[in-house]
Amino acid sequence: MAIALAIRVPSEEAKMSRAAAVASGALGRPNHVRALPTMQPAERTAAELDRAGTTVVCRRGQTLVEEGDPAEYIFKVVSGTLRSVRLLADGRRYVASFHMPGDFLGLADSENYNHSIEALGDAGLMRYTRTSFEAMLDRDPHAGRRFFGVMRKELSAAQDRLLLLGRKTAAERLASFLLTLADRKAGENGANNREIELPMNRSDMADYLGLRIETICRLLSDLKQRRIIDLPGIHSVVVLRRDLLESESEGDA
Amino acid sequence: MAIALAIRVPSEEAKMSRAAAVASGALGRPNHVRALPTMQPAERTAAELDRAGTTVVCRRGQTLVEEGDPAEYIFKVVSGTLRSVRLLADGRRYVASFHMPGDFLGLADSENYNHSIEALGDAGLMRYTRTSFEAMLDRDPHAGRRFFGVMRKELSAAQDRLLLLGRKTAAERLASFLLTLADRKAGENGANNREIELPMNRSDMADYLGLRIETICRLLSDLKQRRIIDLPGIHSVVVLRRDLLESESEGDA
DNA sequence: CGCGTGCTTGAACATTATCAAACAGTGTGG
DNA sequence: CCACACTGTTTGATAATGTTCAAGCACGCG
Repeated sequence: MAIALAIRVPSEEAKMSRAAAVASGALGRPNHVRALPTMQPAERTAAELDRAGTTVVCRRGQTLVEEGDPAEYIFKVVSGTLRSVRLLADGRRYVASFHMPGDFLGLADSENYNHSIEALGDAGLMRYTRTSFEAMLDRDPHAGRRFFGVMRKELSAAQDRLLLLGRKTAAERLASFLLTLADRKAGENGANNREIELPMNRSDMADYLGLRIETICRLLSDLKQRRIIDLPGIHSVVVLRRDLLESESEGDA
Repeated sequence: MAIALAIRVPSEEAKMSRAAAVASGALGRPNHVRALPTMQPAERTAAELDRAGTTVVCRRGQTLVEEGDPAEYIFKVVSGTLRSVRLLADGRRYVASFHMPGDFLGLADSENYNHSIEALGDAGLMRYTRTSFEAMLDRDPHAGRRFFGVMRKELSAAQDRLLLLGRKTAAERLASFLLTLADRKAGENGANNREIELPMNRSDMADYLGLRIETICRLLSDLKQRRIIDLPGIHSVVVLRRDLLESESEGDA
């Protein structure tokens, strides 16, 4: 049984953060809401959401919501990357997920937030009250379908990760992680998915993959030495041999 | 890197199963559909589902759906327990979840099923085509809300399990598992949550908790020796000291 | 320049897996 | 009814993966 040696406490920076984020809440309405009639259903849903929400900024290291707080808001990431974290009583930390632009936050929470959400770098978000969000869900029949699909994807991703954490080795976990990041990037901008930006630090990666920092470092060094990846900088990975990385990741049956 | 020594192949029994399950599909409509007007929304949703579905039986060891098959149906467990499993290429197995009466199966799948679903003991289910299910979702505004809630709970449970697999020790995993089973049982029948029935075998527990069979056995023996639980039979656990089991499980922060 | 934080590498250690063997319960056939 | 085989469980001995502890490195910043 592991003994607690170091209970992680939020840094001063992080403590200031929530108040600041809330204070910066009503920066003004987005200015790209156009007339509705010509829009597709999905666009209309998006536009309606925009009108119902306010923009918030969450700066690097700040905490957007705290685990256990009443789940009053639902957020959508506009820019930047955030992480959802949860702590065990003795300080062990676990990173549930990294959130990138387009992701919704808080959909899975009912009464209270299950995770703290913190910004890796400065992040911009849209914020909706749960009530207005649910009102929109009731009003717009397409919205229900859409968010049902969003939940489905999240659930599916969670299941992939359960398999990863439950049955994959450290090397397989890291390889899967790098490939997922590469693919996400490829989805965004055309073809160039060889160079991956890592917005998180080694500690976040470790807590996301259920490993220790040192293991992450060793595995990265090992992949580099075997010329499967290159590490031009601390927050950057270049995939040199995707085929080898894939065989390293030991995919599904 | 683990080397594949034994690729699990479906037993003959399991192979026969799917055809049998499908064949037993249209056993007839349920006979408890009553008049709609006096019902509450939730009841109406349930009644509408009943009319839209057929009953299926899945016998012990049989496979209800196979990973990769087109996700044509959504099921609801009426009786019995089933397991969702996924395999890695080299035969490592991972049990995603145990499904008990009231649970919905296939909600998270879009094109194809992500898991095989197998019956632990004889199971009865309701089966709905995805199209009729989605039609109902569109027709009934309450249904959307309801299944949104179902998905939310599933996602929340998956996240709890990610924490368990990512950051908990073997002993903590088993303790959490036993407590969850005890609580589920307590929810069903009043107060008696001391005696837990284990519908699954040791291998299922191991693959569910990301451990090996031998580890499960050792931990159970250890808990028994420390008088925290008793093991009256192979599929039965009696919780003698819930308090100690809880401290063993190392809850959330 | 020196300090601090986060990263990297090394060595010893611990937990859990693997290999192996014995055991228990159940069903089958003699 | 008992012997036997079969499957699933339990326990033991050994090994390996990943952790822990420890020290050095590198980059950024005052």
